[in-house]
Amino acid sequence: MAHPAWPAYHSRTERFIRSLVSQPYRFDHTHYCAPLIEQYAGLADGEESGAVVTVAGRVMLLRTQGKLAFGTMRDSSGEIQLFALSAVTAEFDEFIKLHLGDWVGVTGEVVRTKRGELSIKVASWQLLAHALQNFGDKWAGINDPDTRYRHREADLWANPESRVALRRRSETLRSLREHLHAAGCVEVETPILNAVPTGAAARPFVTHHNALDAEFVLRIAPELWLKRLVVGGFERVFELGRVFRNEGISPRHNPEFTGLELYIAYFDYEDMMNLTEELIRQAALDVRGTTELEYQGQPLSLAGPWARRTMAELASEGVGEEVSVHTPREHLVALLARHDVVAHDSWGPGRCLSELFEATAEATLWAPTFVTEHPVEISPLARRHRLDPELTERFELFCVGRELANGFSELTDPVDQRERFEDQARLAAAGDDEAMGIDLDFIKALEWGLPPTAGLGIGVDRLVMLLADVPNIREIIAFPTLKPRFD
RNA sequence: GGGUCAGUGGCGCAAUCGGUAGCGCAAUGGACUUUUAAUCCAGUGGCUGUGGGUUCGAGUCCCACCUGACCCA
Repeated sequence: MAHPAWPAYHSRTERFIRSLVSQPYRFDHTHYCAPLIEQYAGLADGEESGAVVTVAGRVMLLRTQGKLAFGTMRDSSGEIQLFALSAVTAEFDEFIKLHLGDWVGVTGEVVRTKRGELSIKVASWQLLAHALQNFGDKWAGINDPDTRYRHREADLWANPESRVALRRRSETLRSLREHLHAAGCVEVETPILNAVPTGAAARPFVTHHNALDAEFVLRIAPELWLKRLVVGGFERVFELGRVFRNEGISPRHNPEFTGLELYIAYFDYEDMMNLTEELIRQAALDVRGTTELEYQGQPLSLAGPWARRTMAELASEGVGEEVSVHTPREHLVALLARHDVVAHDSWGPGRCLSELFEATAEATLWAPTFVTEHPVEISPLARRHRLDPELTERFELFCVGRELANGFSELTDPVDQRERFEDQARLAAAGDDEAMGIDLDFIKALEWGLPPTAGLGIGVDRLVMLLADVPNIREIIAFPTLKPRFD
């Protein structure tokens, strides 16, 4: 089969073949770059330490100078200079022919050059892999977003910000996990292949199982499974995993993204708001070492305690008059029209109130704010508010104008749950393709008894965006979803 | 889905009003015993995203398509 990239590196083929012949199967290194630089910080200019070490990594820069050569080698920890001399370095003539991007293993003495750069004076070295493709301009890197996202492996070497962003993602996940384990939560895994799309309002990806000859959807949320585990006696469970929603792609949406869902028996939504605050604040401390962040040039404090405002309050401020779920629907529709939102016939006052909030208030919530007391109509899995049955004990966390988390006191009443599902089915029949599917097994689970429980979902990618200070979700996803290309 | 913008050697970028496609890096050959994006010299590398059109002449203007970015739904 024709290989379209072949002509680009045709001239390097001979060297490539030689590199494959000489390539070892394993390699023992004794040190990483960055710790060496710390360890020998006291070594004076021009001084030799007498210590011989072996390191491995990629050659990022190479400066040859007659019978000397200086290279910059990078591994996962950082960079160190390689110092080669024809009198000292084995196969010196081959060493200076290394390409930028080649992997090498190097053994030599730790020295500091006359100009003050800690270096490894290369005695022996071994080519570990030859790079046929280069890693972009050695100063400018790779800027083309298409190339960066399709070939993150090259982007990671070319652009330091990309490495930082993905590390911060890893640190965020670790922080969340450790915090939850420490809180006595059990990490579980529930099915990704689901018969019904439920637990959230979203269109699913559809797939097919051949042997069962059955249609499945990829989960849009693990919520119902997790609550069934609480029914089963796991009082504190969480799942940190991929969720799939068949929606548009934007700087804040990727079709597959990582969700954290957490359920704690005997908690109500107030308890869960407290825990949410703790989890996110601790993540900021673990990833950035502070709660005083900057996001896209604007200060952002996660210190707390965070504001808690009802949706009706915020919508009222947004429209400039008192509104609530008890305001006549026609009036809410008229207010929506003023903000260029056309109300769908199926929207009741609850949905209208929510839309008013979204149109007027949502984008203004920069500092972390819990928006609470959502209408029942838009919260089919949340327990009714103890003071007003038209509302639920629900909260959504907004920060930098975006939704970051969502949680509530869980609906435990199987009869009410069935009716809520039936309302969703009516919406679906009316053409709402985001309405939730009915899960009869979940109803049955509730009939076995769900104790008072609060649940939480965090959009982990959104959280990582905050902590990594990136404007685009693709920056903190190693391989974001792109249109397939086969050329 | 709609609008705006972009696509030029492997990578980063130029190209005035439509008039011979250039530069830097990488890669190739050479010089150089303390460099830091080393420097210097030489040669190589292009159907300007794809396909049509306008024109004596198109990277540049027009149409369609592909891919991406941003804004909107």
